[in-house]
Amino acid sequence: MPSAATVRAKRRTTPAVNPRATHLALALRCVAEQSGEISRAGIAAGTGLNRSTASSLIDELIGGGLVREVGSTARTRAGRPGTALALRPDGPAGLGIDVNVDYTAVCVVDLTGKVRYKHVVAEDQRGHGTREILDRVDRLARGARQAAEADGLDLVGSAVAVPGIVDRAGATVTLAPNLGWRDLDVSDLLPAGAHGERAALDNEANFAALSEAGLLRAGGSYLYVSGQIGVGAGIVLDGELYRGSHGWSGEIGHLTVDRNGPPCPCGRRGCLERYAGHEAILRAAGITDGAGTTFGVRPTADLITERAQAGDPATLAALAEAGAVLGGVLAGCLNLLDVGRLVLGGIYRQLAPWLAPEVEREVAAHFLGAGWASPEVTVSTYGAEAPALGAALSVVRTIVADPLRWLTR
Amino acid sequence: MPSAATVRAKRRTTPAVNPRATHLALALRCVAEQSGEISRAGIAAGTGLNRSTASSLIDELIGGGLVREVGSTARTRAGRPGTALALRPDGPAGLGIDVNVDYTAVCVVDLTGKVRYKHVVAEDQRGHGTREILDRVDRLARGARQAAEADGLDLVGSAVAVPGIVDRAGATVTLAPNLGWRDLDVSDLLPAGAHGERAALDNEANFAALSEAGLLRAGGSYLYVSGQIGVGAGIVLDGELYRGSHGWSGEIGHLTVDRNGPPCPCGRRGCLERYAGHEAILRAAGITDGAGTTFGVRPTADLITERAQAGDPATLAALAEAGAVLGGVLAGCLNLLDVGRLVLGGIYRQLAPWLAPEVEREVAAHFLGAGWASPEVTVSTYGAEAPALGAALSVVRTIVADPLRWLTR
DNA sequence: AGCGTATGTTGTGACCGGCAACAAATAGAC
DNA sequence: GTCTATTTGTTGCCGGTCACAACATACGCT
Repeated sequence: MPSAATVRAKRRTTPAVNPRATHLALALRCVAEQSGEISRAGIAAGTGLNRSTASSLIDELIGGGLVREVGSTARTRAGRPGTALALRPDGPAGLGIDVNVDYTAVCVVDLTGKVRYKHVVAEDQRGHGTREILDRVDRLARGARQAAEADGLDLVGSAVAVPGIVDRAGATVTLAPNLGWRDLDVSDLLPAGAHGERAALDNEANFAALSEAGLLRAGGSYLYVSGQIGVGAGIVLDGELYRGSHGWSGEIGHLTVDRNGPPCPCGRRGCLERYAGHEAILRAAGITDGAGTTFGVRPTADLITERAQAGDPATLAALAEAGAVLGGVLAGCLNLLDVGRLVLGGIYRQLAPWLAPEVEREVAAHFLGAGWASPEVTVSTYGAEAPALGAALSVVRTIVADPLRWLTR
Repeated sequence: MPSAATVRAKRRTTPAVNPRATHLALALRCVAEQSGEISRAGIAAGTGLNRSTASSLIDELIGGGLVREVGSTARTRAGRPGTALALRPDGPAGLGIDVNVDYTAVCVVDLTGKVRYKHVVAEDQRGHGTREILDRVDRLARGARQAAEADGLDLVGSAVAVPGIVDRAGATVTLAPNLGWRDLDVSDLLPAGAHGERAALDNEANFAALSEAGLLRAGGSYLYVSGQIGVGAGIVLDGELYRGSHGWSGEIGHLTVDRNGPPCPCGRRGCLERYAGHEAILRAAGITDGAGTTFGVRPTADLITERAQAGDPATLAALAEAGAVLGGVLAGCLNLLDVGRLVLGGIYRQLAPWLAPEVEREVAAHFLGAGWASPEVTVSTYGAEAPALGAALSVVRTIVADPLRWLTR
């Protein structure tokens, strides 16, 4: 029997809907869900396809280097034991890069969704030119690529997270105030994949949200709130990122909390950022850096944490107030979207011990479905590396979502 | 060649992914988009399928009674003119029912998306028992069914809109305060389709939103705000209704406008309904019904309109304030969802001359993408019949979305 | 050892879509 | 009026994909 690839090459054009592609994705997804514990027969049962079909699909996935056989399945009942299937930890991997305001992070994730390499460098990007920033990115990316290759991985694509608004196509940065970028077409400037694939581009909060979804679309629906200099959110619906009409969904930093509130640089008044943003918390807690102007994110976030741990009343009050306001706004978001889970990320992650109870209380108080369902407030599993991790994951997810495109180069 | 139906009967089981089903839907969608002006060759061009395949698909759709040939296409260039294809105006149709607080509406929509019958009865349901309300519904549904049958239509399904929260499965009404319904399983109580199909169930605002989307998913993304006794919204993303995790997405009536605002029956303070709801507008305009308690919707909405037309200052001020608050909240919703269009429905439709400018101003002022994109504020094309129409449309849309399920009974 | 059971493979038939060839129907050129 | 170019719709053929059944394989249990 000729290899599947050879056979397909003969096909003149692919039909508008290719069932094989869908079935391959279905089978691969099944393998990913129970990696190492599922057999060909299990795939057949899980997908509803015939055993012979499942077998053929798996053979193709194995031939393409995405799946491998690992021993045999646990034999519980009588009958021939199946050969266990698992995602290949070598093979294609994704590179994620996070160009944040005061640090840059890179991350490599393999096909199984595991982090294989990560590197975070604290560098304040403010005041530096685009060329300089991109050079740093390139340096970090090269380091990651070398490490990945030494580890036997094939980096097949990269994705970049930026603290700003990105157009839906993922080609240009519409606005990243803290990097000084505006309508910048970065599709040619960013490091490409090993085979020349262009880097994907998205907002930091979006990729961070994806880090929580993991490899599969099993994470359900949730709202990921990322506290940074601003306040951003990523919306994940049924494990899939919702990006909106223009790609800037989840921009909640400038939702109005109080029409008569303090003025915001955006030109309006009483924006959420003025209550729950990083600088707002610092100001409310009475923490200044002397000059009283701009702050870096990590050091001062640590400072807040320290003071809170020490029991400083002003800091505790500031966190409580920020949590309450944040919770009130987020409750509205959860109601509108009808999403039952909230994940606190960014600086909110380390501030969660003081922030989360307030958020939880407000959310519960304003949640519509109170009585039938209760919203769940959790803390991000990853820290500063979340955006880079999510970016790297997004690369691998595209392979798992459509393996045929990968198999046919 | 044997008929397609006969051939398919021989097939033992359908594969997990049936390309035929997708292609039939694709072809039918193409017909729907350019009903009466497209030929088989046009379908092929529009879908990317081969002419022979398109022909076979169309033959099956014609055999199934969904499509018919109508004359020939306009002959512009050289070549044989094509036979024009159109959706059948007879054939399957949908029944939509709206059990509103103070009126009941039924509506029949044929396969082309055209309204073939509608009937609105003003009846206040408050204080009436479930049995009584359902009897009314049944009576109206019977009338619609008779009219539809006399018109040569085949009512293949029905959908019911209720002013309240419905579970995601569409089987039970979780809460409809103004009907006095709570956790009511209505799936057996509502009129079924001609072939025993159970009625679909959804929130009034959701179905009203669908009325704006039309038969096809071509309406893009928008937020439909329905002003009733409460304030509800339907979220339509890429022409498809977004229902949320539990089915109660779009419940914006109790979003907090002001944490220190007036108390709301829901137990919280400063909810949107207290500013932009029907009764709030009446109160702010100084319109009372003597007893000062409950109002009906239509008559008092007309009253507001009359006073506004007469230039009553209190009414104009009330509408301006309601519009401003509504616009502020909706701007936040549009930002979160990244949706660029807003449709005003319910009582907001007739109040739009005074409300819309304020809404538009606030939305524009708070819209994030100001500068790159501007939000569009429009008025619902349908009035009180919008929910019933949307409900009926939802039935027909399921056929257009998956014709194979219809063809195989 | 034999039986029942589950797994993986192979061969067959059916369905589906692309392709090419052909008849049909028209516009335009001469 | 006739011929040509062009477009449409149909038909036969072939390749790809999948369901199904039959079979070899490998295990537990008796």
